[in-house]
Amino acid sequence: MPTAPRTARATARAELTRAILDNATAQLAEIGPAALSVRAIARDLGMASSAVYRYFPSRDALLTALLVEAYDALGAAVEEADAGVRRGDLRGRFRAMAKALRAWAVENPHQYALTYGSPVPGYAAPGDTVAPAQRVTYALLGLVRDAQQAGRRPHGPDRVSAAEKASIAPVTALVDPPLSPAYAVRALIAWSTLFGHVSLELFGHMHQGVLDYETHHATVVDQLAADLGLA
Amino acid sequence: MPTAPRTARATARAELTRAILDNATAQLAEIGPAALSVRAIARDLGMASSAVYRYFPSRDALLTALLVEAYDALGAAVEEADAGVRRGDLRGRFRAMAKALRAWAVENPHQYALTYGSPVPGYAAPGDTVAPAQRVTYALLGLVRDAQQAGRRPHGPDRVSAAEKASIAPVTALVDPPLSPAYAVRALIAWSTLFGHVSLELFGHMHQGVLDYETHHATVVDQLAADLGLA
DNA sequence: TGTACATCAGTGAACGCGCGTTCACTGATGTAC
DNA sequence: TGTACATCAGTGAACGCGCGTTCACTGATGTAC
Repeated sequence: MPTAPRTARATARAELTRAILDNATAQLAEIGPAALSVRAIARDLGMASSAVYRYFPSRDALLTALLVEAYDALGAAVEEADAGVRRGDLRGRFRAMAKALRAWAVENPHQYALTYGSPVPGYAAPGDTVAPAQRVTYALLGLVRDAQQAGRRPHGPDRVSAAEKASIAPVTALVDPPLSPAYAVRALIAWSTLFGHVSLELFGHMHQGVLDYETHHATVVDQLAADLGLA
Repeated sequence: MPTAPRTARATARAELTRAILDNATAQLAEIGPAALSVRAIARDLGMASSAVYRYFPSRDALLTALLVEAYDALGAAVEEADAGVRRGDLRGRFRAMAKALRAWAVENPHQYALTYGSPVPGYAAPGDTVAPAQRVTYALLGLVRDAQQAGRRPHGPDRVSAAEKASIAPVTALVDPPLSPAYAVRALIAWSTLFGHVSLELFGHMHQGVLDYETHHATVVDQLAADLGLA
């Protein structure tokens, strides 16, 4: 966060910027990102719609700010969960991160949909969103790197094809020391499974198939941990 | 499909209904489901916007029809892939189905987003969509059931908690004979992973992390097959 | 410390646009006798 | 087979609505001297 604003103007600006973002987040939850409206936000805040343009140059810029906030909130939640567990307790860390990921998504379904659901049509996320978006991935890969460092081994794959090694090279190199191909594959599978589970749950596809999402999630997470050799 | 229409009116009606749906699908691909517009479809088709209401009573009804079509198309693609492989070749069937699922999604990204992406705000899918939506799930569970029948065993979980058994009871009972809890858990993990992979890929989260999506998908699918004891 | 000027926040009207849905209507197609 | 009536498809105008963004403006806040 930047240094505290000094002048009255700067204070007011910071406050109104926050108010606009908060109101936009609330609107997101009611009508979705595609219908997010500058005028509705201004109406809610009791100001002229044109005034919002003093804070965000366009609707898309507002959307970008919301996207960054959502990625950062999720990233922070997962990082905090990780930090709350003893470093050597690899399975505990994985469980905590996975649980935090799902909990954040369940509590903020529309922010989850904004970040991990369908892209907003006609909107292209600018580069500013890349770094916040990677926080969760980094946290998960960091754990897998620690497991590898501790001498753990994933349950399969026994062999990774040359083509696949080349294909996932960027991922293996994201942490230091780099992941073995087998560990990278298992990490990517866990990543897909975690987000797949949350998406299928939140978007209604488990309805009447699974009765207790939390219990099932815990079961899945434990199996993923076992597959990653963390147990 | 119903019997061929006899009168000129019925023929024309069937044709225009198709034309509207095709145009709506095309519009979906350009602007997304939230912005799908009755007037734009009518404009494209050279008819008055009010004429569309002779075919679909509302915009939501049109959306529902698109949803059903998408689920059916994906279901048919996966079922066909399954049918193209010898029954006893369990891994081959899994590979074929997973490949067909991803291929359909890559070829029809907006229909995929409509069905497995964020829900359309303000739209509640009616019961008509449930049966088509389950075709893919049934096909996958059928394969797992066949594996269980053939005496295969999944790689873990060794124990499934009583709470989890109760939670996933509906899924185990979807096929006959029912799945063992361990097989049901592995099947659900595979299901989450397959859709998670496709969603993360299509929605841009693998960008610059994985270079060749198809190669990586094949690797993931093979590992899932191994975890399911199909290899 | 006081004044002159520059900067900024917020206003309200306006532009031009698109939307879903309804309604009374015309003319073509289908059907019963 | 021919006629009278019912059904249906499609029209065009209208209702009432909301949107993003621009612009000239007023008045308050900040800053340089």
